[in-house]
Amino acid sequence: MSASGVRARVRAEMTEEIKTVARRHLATDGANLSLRAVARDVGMASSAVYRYFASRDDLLTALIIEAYDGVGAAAETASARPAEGQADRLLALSHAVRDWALADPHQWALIYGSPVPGYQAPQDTIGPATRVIMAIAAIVQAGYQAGEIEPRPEPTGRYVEELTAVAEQFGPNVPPRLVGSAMSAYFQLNGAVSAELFGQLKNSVDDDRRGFFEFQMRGAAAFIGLT
Amino acid sequence: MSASGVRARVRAEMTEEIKTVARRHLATDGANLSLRAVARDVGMASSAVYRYFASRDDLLTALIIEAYDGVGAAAETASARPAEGQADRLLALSHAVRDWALADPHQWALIYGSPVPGYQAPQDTIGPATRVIMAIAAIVQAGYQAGEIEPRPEPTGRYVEELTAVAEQFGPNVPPRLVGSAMSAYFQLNGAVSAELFGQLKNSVDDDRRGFFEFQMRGAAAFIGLT
DNA sequence: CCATAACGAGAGCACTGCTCTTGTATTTCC
DNA sequence: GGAAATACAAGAGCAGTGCTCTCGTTATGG
Repeated sequence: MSASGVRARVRAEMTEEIKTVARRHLATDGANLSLRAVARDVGMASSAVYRYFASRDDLLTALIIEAYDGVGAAAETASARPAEGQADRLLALSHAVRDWALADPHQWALIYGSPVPGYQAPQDTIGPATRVIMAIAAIVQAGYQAGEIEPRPEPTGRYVEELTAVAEQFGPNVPPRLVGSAMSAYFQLNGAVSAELFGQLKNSVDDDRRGFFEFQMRGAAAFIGLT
Repeated sequence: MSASGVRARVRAEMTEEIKTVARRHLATDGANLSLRAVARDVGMASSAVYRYFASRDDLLTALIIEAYDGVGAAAETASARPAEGQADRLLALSHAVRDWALADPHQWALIYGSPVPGYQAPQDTIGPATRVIMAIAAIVQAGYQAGEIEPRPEPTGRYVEELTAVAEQFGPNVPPRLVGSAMSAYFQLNGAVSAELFGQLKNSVDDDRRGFFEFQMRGAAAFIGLT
């Protein structure tokens, strides 16, 4: 048992070291992660890496999961901090996500870049992937229960029925437009961050990008009805 | 001259065929475009392709330019159609962009996927890349001149000065918040389309995605102040 | 203590982007 | 028209990739 524990511990350490080196490579060389180069840096034969990750894609998936957990944790931490109201909480969460992305753009690109059609996200990723939107949902729900959301006419359409089905998972009588506008806020957040990282603000907003980002996210909060 | 014209014409045809085959490969095999595989399909040695494109990246850049021109043209065409008002024009443009992306997700991924930090867009791409946002700007400006935009308090902050500088390129006394909210609408458009293509709507909105998309873009229009 | 399983290293396969050389058309100049 | 210059296509070759297989070595568990 304790003997077998040695091997298990060594294996865990090796797995972690491979991921660490891979993350470093990703941050410097970009998205084209080379398993052989990682193996060289770790100091082992490339074939030995396959004892830890079945394929290069598996390694990338592991990094993707960690990245999702990274933004998710940043969002949750910011959301947990005391704030004046739910609108401010949403802004704090948004800034935390943006800051996380700016600190490590390659990790952001790993999870929100290249929407490859047909890509089947492994089962392990879908949990961590939902942390940010769930944090947003919690804020909106808190705002709704606190009466901080100004009433609006409910939209109509088939999609509203689908949103209603989602809304029921959060409680009875939750307005579907809140689900829709919360999702919209999440997509807006992703879009604004990606746009900034992609360089779309160049020659337009070069100085106060943080301020412009907040301007955009205030729009998202207003769409939800958060005052 | 006519003799040299033959060679030039053949060259143009070859260039076009390579791009066509490459686009097909991109649509089927995904982003990992193999120059050698393209060469095989065209029926020439891989080294011969380098007479037409200096590198694989150059080929990709050419495809990127064409993709930008593709969405740009779709957006402009939709924007040119008669509409009830500028809000409807913006919705039509948005749907056109979404339809274009749904028809060829890989081309969308090519231009709006993978925000690779430090990637320097070649000079040739920045023109076509701005067609969509310029079409949006034209709609907002038309709405402003037609008095279809309800007045709002101007925001404050350093970024507003930067937006003012941009606004002056469109005419005197154009409110900076219109520039900001127009850009925001563009980023929201990109975010909503990317989210749908990325599969983020799965298990939430599976049926009426078009309706939900319109819901989101109506929010963007409202943020601009388009009634 | 010994069979079993886990592991690391190396060779090898098929593939990639790209360069260089060689031979062949084609254009341009005299 | 013929000769020099140019454009082009093909092939070999280099360095790199992901991945597989084999072969010793080392640790584990009965």
